[in-house]
Amino acid sequence: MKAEFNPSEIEAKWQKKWEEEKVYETDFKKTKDPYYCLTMFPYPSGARLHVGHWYMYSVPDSFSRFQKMRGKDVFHPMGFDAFGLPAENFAISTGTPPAKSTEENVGVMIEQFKRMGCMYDWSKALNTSEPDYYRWTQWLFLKMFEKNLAYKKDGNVNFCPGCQTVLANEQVWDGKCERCESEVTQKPLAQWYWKITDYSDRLLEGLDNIEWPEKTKMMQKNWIGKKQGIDIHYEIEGCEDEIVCFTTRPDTNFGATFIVLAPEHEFAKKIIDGDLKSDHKKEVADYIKKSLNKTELERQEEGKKKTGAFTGYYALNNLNGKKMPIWVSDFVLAGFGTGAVVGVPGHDVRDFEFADTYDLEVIRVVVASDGDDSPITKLEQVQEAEGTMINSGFLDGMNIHDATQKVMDHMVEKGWGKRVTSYRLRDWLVSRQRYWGSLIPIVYDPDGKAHPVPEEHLPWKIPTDVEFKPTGTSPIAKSKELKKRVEKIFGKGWTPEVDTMDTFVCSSFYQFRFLAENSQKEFVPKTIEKKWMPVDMYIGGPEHACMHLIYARFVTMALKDFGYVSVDEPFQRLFHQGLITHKGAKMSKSKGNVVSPDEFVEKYGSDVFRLYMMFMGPFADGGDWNDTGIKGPDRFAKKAYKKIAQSKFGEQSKALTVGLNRTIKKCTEEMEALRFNTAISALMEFLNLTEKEGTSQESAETFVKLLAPLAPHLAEELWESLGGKGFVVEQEWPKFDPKLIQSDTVTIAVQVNGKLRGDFEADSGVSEKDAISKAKEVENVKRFIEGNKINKEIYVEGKLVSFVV
RNA sequence: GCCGUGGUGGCGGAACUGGUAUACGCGCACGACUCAAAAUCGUGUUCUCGCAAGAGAGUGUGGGUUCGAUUCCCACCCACGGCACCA
Repeated sequence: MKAEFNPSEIEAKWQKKWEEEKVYETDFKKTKDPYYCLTMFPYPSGARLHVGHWYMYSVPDSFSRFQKMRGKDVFHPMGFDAFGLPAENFAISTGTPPAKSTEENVGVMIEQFKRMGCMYDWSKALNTSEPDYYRWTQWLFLKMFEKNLAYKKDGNVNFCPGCQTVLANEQVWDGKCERCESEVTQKPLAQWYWKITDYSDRLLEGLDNIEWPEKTKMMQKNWIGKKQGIDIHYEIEGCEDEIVCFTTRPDTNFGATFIVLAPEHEFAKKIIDGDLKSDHKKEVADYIKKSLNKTELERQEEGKKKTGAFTGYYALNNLNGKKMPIWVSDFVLAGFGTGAVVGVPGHDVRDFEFADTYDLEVIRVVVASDGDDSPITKLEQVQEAEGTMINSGFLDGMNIHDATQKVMDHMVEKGWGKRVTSYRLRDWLVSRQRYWGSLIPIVYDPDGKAHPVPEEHLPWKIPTDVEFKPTGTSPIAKSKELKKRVEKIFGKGWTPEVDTMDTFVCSSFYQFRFLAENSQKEFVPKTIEKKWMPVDMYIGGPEHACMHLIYARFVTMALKDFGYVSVDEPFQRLFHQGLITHKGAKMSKSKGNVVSPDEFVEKYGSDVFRLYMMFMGPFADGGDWNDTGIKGPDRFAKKAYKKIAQSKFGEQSKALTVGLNRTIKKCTEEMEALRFNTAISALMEFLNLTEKEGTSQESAETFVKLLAPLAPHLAEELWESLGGKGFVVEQEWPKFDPKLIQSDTVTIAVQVNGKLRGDFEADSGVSEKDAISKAKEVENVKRFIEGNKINKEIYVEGKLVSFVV
């Protein structure tokens, strides 16, 4: 008899063997049936891996093992998204160079990942902060520049006058700097953008061809926000200017009573600058100054409390000759549509709130479906829904859709407007005024014109002679080394770009670089890229639904157009794991609710800990951390060990055969859908069955194979004890026989008037007639049907009989 | 504010395509083993009433469709994720 189950001993033993025999290294050229399973790579923080990391990485590892056993050549890589804010902040507070702290953190993380027992191919690991990697981030920038997809223009940044530094949105708390609590202001700065908007339609269309969760597709569609509408040109009384408003609801235009401009709007600027005379100049100027200091989110968050300032000017509604006052308000965003909206308070909630605040006229132009055509005086009456036109001249009587088309034709014909398609998606701002990122490979000639750094100078190294403490400019602007380097290569008076790139750029193409085996000659070898892309399964959090996942799709499409890759879509199948929270909140150092898995792994082992996390619920749901249930999987692992490594096997009973085939079916289906919780419960049920039915050698072998993706070390140990050859992870996944999963009898439930009154046993092939007559014989059922007329008899095959009396 | 997701026993959760709600596990109670404890094994465990047989209620709240609703429809409440410089 073998010794007791000792997880720390067997886990170390198998991790060593896997590494020695290179079980998990993928040879891209030799493989025949590729399966690329990618998990979003982590940021290497200084803290140890927490429970959330274990959840996010060990579960996809079980999925990869499952695919490997199903006969796929699985490539399951790991890397580090190493540029970013925390390392830079750490440098500011301690003086440790980010390169040094990052390298240390990565080293510690790799050791921890190895204890998890994941099948990562470490020979192909990536680190985005190493010159070997960021050379390609910069190469991508050069390609974007070369193809006219990169351009420079002014954009707003959060600026802290106290720290003299640009802040991330995350660092702004309630309009104040998180460090020094100064009031944060918005400051315009010349920055680089990538033209993702050129790809708006392709990004939309591509969604139809990928297997992603519907909710994610929906979020991306809304993020891109394609809308058909019309730009209406309004003349202004007493000046030559006109104002153009974008609207998707021109049908309601007879109900327009005012115009609202974004604070950034040209017309408003002209009033402040005095180019246009106005008695309200001071109010407008004060209002705009105040709102420009708010972030976009703040502007929209304030919700129902609408604020604004009247400009003193009126626009003319061509449809009915009405004079509409022109206001400025910060609920209108400059970046969407034309930065000016026409206010129809009867049929738009935000317009109504504004009209209500400033006592502007409200006109009903759509009759509600219940016939209500009373004047609109309350917010609840505002009708955005469908209906019939009223008070709208030639549109009266039409439904809103016909009216929309009719009025657009009319306006276009009269020259008052132009049909347009508008998108919510904006170009991607890639510049960051930070040190720890990929330096933008651009230099400026003495006239200030931008030139690309020729490819032969890549990687365009980040200088090290910089001051991390903020000084009002990008930290890299202070580097003498970079200045010297630029003058040496390009000539006197040339200067470097000192901004770095958004870390989302680094993570927009890593799926290709994993296949390049760190080649410095080419971005990715063509034959290998063709064979392995797209990624078969991409796993990561739903918080990336819009940003990272749109950027990666855009970059892939661009690279395809440039001729470097063969696919339009990088990720064929996508899965979002749920979030592990603690005390109801996302785990984070600042909240102090981070749970370390170390003591559990120490006590129960990696396998049991992994089982427990999978058993907590569906992978898509995540959950609130709580350790009370870990005893269950621990008992299960011990029991499995006892049953298989320490007992004798006998004959296989009929019941055990049925149970085994059902277990194979259930495990296969559930693992394919990443519902490991129910796969584990199926294995528990089978183990409970062996309590009654005993175990055979064959059923033990099958059980161990089914267990292998979930508890990899334990399964190897048990496989060895059963005398199995090779590694269990290299065995073929068990198949079930559909004939053997059915039992001979079924239990049929009987309902009377929809209430369960009893049940009976019948042969599985029982006829409808027999089932109904048998149902009438059930004691308790008799009591409820006796003396009543049966109006209806319903039979659901093999399941239920229902009487209506 | 806008976009998206979710709400089932004391707890984590299960339930195919509208067909026996609560599988599996934790916890708890009782019992066996033990000098005792732990571990292990067995029995029970949605709530209320009942010795029991059984009855009634029950999947966030209110309503609807249906012989039958956790599942479909409408309204509402609550919690969570994202909102373009956290990654």
